[in-house]
Amino acid sequence: MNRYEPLKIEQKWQEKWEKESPFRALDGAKAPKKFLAEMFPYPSGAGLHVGHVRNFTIVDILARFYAQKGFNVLRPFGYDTFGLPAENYAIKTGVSPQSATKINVENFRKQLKRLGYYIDWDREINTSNPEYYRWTQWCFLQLYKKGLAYQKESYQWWCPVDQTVLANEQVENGHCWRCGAEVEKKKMKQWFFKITEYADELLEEIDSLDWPDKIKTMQKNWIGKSTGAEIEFELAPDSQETSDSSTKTAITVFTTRPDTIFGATFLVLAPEHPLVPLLATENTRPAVEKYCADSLKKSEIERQENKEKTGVFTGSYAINPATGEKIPIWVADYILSGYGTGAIMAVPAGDERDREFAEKFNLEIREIEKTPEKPFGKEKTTYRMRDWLISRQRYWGCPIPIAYDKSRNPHPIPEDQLPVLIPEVSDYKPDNTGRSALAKATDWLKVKIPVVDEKTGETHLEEMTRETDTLDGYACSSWYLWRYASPNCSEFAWDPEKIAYWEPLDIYCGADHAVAHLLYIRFWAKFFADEGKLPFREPVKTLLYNGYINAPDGKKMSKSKGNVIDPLDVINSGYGADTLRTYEMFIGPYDLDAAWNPRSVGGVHRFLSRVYALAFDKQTPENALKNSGKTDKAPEEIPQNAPLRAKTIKRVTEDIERYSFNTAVSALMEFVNDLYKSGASAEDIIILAKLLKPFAPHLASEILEAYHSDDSWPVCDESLLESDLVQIIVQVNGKLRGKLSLPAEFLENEEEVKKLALEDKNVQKFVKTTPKKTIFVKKAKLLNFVV
RNA sequence: GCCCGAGUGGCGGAAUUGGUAUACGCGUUCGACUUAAAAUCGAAUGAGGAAACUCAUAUGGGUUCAAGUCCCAUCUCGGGCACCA
Repeated sequence: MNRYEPLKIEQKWQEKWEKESPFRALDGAKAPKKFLAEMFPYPSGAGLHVGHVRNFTIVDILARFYAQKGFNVLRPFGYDTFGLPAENYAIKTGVSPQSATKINVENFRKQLKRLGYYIDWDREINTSNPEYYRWTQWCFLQLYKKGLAYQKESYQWWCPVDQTVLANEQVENGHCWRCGAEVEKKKMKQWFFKITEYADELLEEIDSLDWPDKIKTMQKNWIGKSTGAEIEFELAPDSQETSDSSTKTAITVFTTRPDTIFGATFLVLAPEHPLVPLLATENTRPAVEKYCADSLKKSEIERQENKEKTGVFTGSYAINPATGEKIPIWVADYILSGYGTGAIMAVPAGDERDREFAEKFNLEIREIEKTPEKPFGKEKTTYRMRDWLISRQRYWGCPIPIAYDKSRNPHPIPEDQLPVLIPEVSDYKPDNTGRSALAKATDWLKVKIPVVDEKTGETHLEEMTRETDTLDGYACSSWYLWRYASPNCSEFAWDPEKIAYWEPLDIYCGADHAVAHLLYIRFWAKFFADEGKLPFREPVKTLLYNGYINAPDGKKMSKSKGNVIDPLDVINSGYGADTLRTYEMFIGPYDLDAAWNPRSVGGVHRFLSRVYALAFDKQTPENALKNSGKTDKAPEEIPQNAPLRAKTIKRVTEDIERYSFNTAVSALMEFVNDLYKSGASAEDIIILAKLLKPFAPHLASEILEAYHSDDSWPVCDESLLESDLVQIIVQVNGKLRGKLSLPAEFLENEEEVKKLALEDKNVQKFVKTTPKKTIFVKKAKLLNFVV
């Protein structure tokens, strides 16, 4: 008895692939190219999880499929290594992020190899490698040169105890998630990328993308374009008790319905609006100031959770330009400072929120009786999308290549001084001024930057202080797909010739980052296309967004619940990588979430064991080859299998092409079941192994080697699909009443089929009189009598 | 609240263009092999019915010779957005 021993087979092939590197992509080869990638992972200390395996296996199947079809395939791999977990680990243990990352990457690589992935290991990318982040810094400088990287004061969450900035999600009920201290909002100068510059193009090109509708809709909502008008409301002359002539005398509001202006009975400003302090009068000032201070303290989440309207009257009035009437100006936190102008004209008769506010505070609600013939104000388009805040007060990130002179003016680090290396420190905690641990590297902070003297035109070196913020990790991942084309290029971020050959990416697969990452790479592609550095404006042709794998009970897997399934455990338990890969494809449609089912894993393993038995146990490869005429001229002994093979080739090929991996596996299972009944020739086994190879590459390689076959993707002989006999379905009133097995030429002869159908005894039971109507569908091989 | 997506056996799911509903797998049952068990192999498996047949794709209508598929309404679940003026 010759049993399937996956671990043995897999070790053999993995060693061979390690030695021979057969998955290298050939730059500029003549064969048509396919460039495929998954969203590169953050290599956590926990190693691969089954969700990674699903994602990577989808890409692997496509890579192998296209390689077997003769394409020049590029399937690289990379690691998104900057990030908080490594930094927090360093703060806790003192182990540097550099060395923790190195260990984690090595572990990931080892695990990936245990899965037998088709990866061009010469193109491995690591974002925390200075040779990589050098070019991330270069990208920043290109954006900076064009004014698309800029500094702006903005409010940030600040924990006074931990002395650090917090993200919105790290603030719980107004308290720091770590120490519980009440957080403050602190105005800080931060770096931004001006993604809003491309808002229109990012929106318009969404429709042309071969991406899931879900993602396209999310991006559209995120960009949130709306068109309307900005209208100026003059302040009523006597409205300000603090009469200051230099004060601005108009408030600009944004509205999508300028036609409703006759119903505007008051104005509302966001608490952060700069005019609020000026509008407050002697009497109202204490209340206004308290309201604004309270609002600032509330988190965005709290402000949105509490839908009960709150607000306060400023004491000032404005003039409605349509009616000439004096209307009161209020402050309320249901107006968002970051959207539009941070001020609205309230039309309680037309807007639900304004009505609610007016009812609560007893303000006038006036029906919109007429609409102005000429629209007020000037046309204006606004977006929900804000500029991308990229400053992070973190150690473990790509340093922003900027230095400040004595007056705190920013200067770019000259490109020939890149990379700005991350300095080594011994303590990774942020310092007490809200700066990252980079600030502790006192020697590193000082840098001499060439400055051109405006008067003399001469260049001199000026001592400056480096920026201590690092870049958002999303910046590092915004261009890595282009680095894959020339991962070791030392002259450019990417080699233009190689970019022209490989890019854009044909298929990108992932399960996350619907708006952030997938919007940022589009933004950078457009920017660098404008710079003449990329020959395309959309970086990803087809996007596959795969579902999650949940625990057997349907809940999310998590360490704390203790329900995590470790893919290496599945492999090592004896199932092997081929079973794991094939199971995760068989689990269901790739784009839906699925629950892990241990019994089903066993079912897939049984299937692969049957494949193995077919090739090695029921007969030896030598005998099979002899019998099917591979080694002598004897005719193939199982003629009915030729159409079966053709059918299977067609199904598996088409299923992979439409990403229906679960049904492709089903088709292979059916083929194997049929071969168990009919017996299998060498030809049958070779075709089976070729079709199986993308899913179970080790086992398939083992079979193909023993059967002296290459792995070229088989072509379906369509003529074999047309059998001599066809089955014709006979319905009466749409219900199945009989089946006729007839020579194929009968499909051309409707009358004859009708005659034969009416001779069927069962059909006769339901057709007592002459049918009113007869419908014959040749394509469906179906006859329907209407009685 | 708004916008998407989905609802098919005991379970995961299939049905690609309106044309044989329930492929494939799991589970269950029976049989073979075995002293026995496991493994393996074979058979059965939507419900009702002895059968003929009838009824079944969330619910109720509709269009059609024919509907899981198209249309209308309702319910349930999942996802996204959520005071965006």
